[in-house]
Amino acid sequence: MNNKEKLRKAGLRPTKQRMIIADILLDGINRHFTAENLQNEINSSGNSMSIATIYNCLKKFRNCGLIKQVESSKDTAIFDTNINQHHHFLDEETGELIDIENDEVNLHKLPKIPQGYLNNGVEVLIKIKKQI
Amino acid sequence: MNNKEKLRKAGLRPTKQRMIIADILLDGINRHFTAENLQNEINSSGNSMSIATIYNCLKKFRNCGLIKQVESSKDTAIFDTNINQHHHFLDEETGELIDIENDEVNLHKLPKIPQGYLNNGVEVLIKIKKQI
DNA sequence: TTTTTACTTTAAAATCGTTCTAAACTACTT
DNA sequence: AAGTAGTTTAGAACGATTTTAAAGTAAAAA
Ligand SMILES: [Mn+2]
Ligand SMILES: [Mn+2]
Ligand SMILES: [Zn+2]
Ligand SMILES: [Zn+2]
Repeated sequence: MNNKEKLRKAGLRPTKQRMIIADILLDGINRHFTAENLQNEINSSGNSMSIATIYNCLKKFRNCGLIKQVESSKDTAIFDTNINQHHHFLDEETGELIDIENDEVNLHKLPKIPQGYLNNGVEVLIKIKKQI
Repeated sequence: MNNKEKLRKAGLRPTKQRMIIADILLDGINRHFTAENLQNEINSSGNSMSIATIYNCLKKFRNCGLIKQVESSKDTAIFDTNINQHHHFLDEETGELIDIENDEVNLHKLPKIPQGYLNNGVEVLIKIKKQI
């Protein structure tokens, strides 16, 4: 399926701007990035785009499940092209995130989901620190 | 140990403002809160404090290990008085966090920590969604 | 194809959480 | 008591993100 079809299937009009972003993000390579990182990549690709449009698109892409947003206490939002359920190593010093594939973690015992709620995904974060 | 001693032990001068905050936060009740939540509690207790001081104190308390900061993709920082290693349920709709004690989760298989790094804490986040 | 409609992009302004500045204040040391 | 190092504060500044509102574009209707 090409990117135009992916956008259509997600219910998004394949505008010029969304196609530029899709060409960068939906290439099958997993990456973690900020809005500013993406703007730099757009610029490097010979295109340009308003930062408002980049935020609009990232929100649409996220809400459609084309990308995810990482839970992070940094003040800049971090997005993730790996949309499979997976986990992360986090170096809190640098903010660097490294993917952990789902099958590398085995949760043996899980607590009961609170009454009236459904499990909507489990994420394991392993904080790591550079050895001294 | 009283709050004055706790602050001293943490290497912090027990100023009037830090004591007010310690009286609210270090009462043994686990809670998740923002800087603004805390300011409201300070006001409710008949005191008042500059928001700059609240941020200063929260940062000091966090760096001393008296409180933790939760990893969250919300744009407002969330702090946690439960400083034990523990886990959370997160309702992504509302942002509500519910503690999961450490012994309610059993991680059977964990990936190898990257070369040159040390494990600095594991956090499990279970996203939950209201049943429809 | 033309027209109409709803949706999208944009630059610029606004917003909002957080940090900085610099002056006044306070806790601790001598 | 005097000195000094650390703390508080109001207000300004900052930086990420959102809003505004006008111009542009894609899809639908005619
Ligand atoms: Mn965040
Ligand atoms: Mn912010
Ligand atoms: Zn990832
Ligand atoms: Zn907690």
